[in-house]
Amino acid sequence: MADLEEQAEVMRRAGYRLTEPRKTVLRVLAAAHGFMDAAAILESGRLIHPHLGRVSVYRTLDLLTELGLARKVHAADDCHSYARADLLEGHYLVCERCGQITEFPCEGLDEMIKSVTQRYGFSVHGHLLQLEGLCPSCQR
Amino acid sequence: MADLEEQAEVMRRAGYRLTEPRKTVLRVLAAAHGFMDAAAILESGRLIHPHLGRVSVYRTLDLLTELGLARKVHAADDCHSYARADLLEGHYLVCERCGQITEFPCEGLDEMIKSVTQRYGFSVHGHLLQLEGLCPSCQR
DNA sequence: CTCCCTGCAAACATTTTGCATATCA
DNA sequence: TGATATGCAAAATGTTTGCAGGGAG
Repeated sequence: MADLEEQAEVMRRAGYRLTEPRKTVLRVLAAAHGFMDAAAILESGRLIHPHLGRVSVYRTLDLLTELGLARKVHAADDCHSYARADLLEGHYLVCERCGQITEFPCEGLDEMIKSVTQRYGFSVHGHLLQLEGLCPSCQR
Repeated sequence: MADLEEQAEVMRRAGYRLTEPRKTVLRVLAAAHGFMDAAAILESGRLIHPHLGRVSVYRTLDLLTELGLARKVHAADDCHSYARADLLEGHYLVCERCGQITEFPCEGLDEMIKSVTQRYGFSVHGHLLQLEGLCPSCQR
C-alpha cells in the first residue's frame, strides 16, 4: 500500500530531498481512488499546502514516474493523468464515467506475453492491459 | 489491409465527403508501418497534397477515430499518435526505439476479460493490451 | 447549386524553461 | 552552509475555434 515513509525512503536513496511540495503530491495521490491530472492534483494539493506551485506538480510527477512511485494512466481520451504506482501494476479496469481504477491480478497474462514475444522476437519490458467500461455503480 | 476504396465507402455511408485532405491522411496512415502524430502526418501529407492544412489533419484524425478507421496509440510517452485501425485492434507490440507496431492475435484475452469482468461487475466496452519493448532489429 | 469542408489566423490550454529566492539535509 | 528545489513569469508547444471562401456531390 501507499506508505509515505516508504516512498520517502525511495526518494532519499535516489538522492532526492523530501520537500513539502513533493510530500503534498504524494499525499494527494495516496488519497485518490482513481487517477488525477496535474490541474486536479494542484487544486487538491493547495488545500494541504497552499503555497504549492503548478510547476512543482509537473516536476514532481515526472520524478515520481521516474522513481516508479506513480504511473501515467492511458484512458481513451485522457492520457495526462497519474495514479500512484501501487494502484496499477499494468493491468486494471478503468471506469469511463467516474474514472475509478480497479486493479486486478494478471493471471494468464505472463503466459500470453511469453508466447507472443517468442513468436515475434520482441524483448518485452513492460505491459499495459487496460479494460475500459463502466463500474458497477455507474451502470445504473 | 488498408483499402482506400473500402474506407471511402465507410465515410460516404456515414454521410461524410471524401475530400483531398481526408484522402491524404488516409494514404499517409496506410503507408506508415507504425504510428504517427499530427505533425508527422501533416509533413508527410504535404508531400502528396501541398495545400494540406494543419487543422484538417486534426479534424480528420478525430473523424477517422470516430468512424473506427484510425486509433490512438498509447505509448508510454507518446499518447498523441495515431495508426490505422486495422494495424491495431487493441493488442499490439510497440517498439520503444523505432515506434514500429506489431499487431498480434488476442487468443485467450477474451477469456480473461470475461472472467475479470464477472468478478468485478464491470461492463467492458474496450480493451488495450500493449506490450512495450524492443523489436528484433532494435535489440542489436 | 447547396451545404459541407477547408485553410488561415487567432484564441486557448497545457507544459516547459530561465532565474532569483527559499529550503532541506 | 551549500547544493537542491521552489515559485513566478514568460516562452514554447500543441490543439481548438471563428469565419470567409472553395469544392464535392
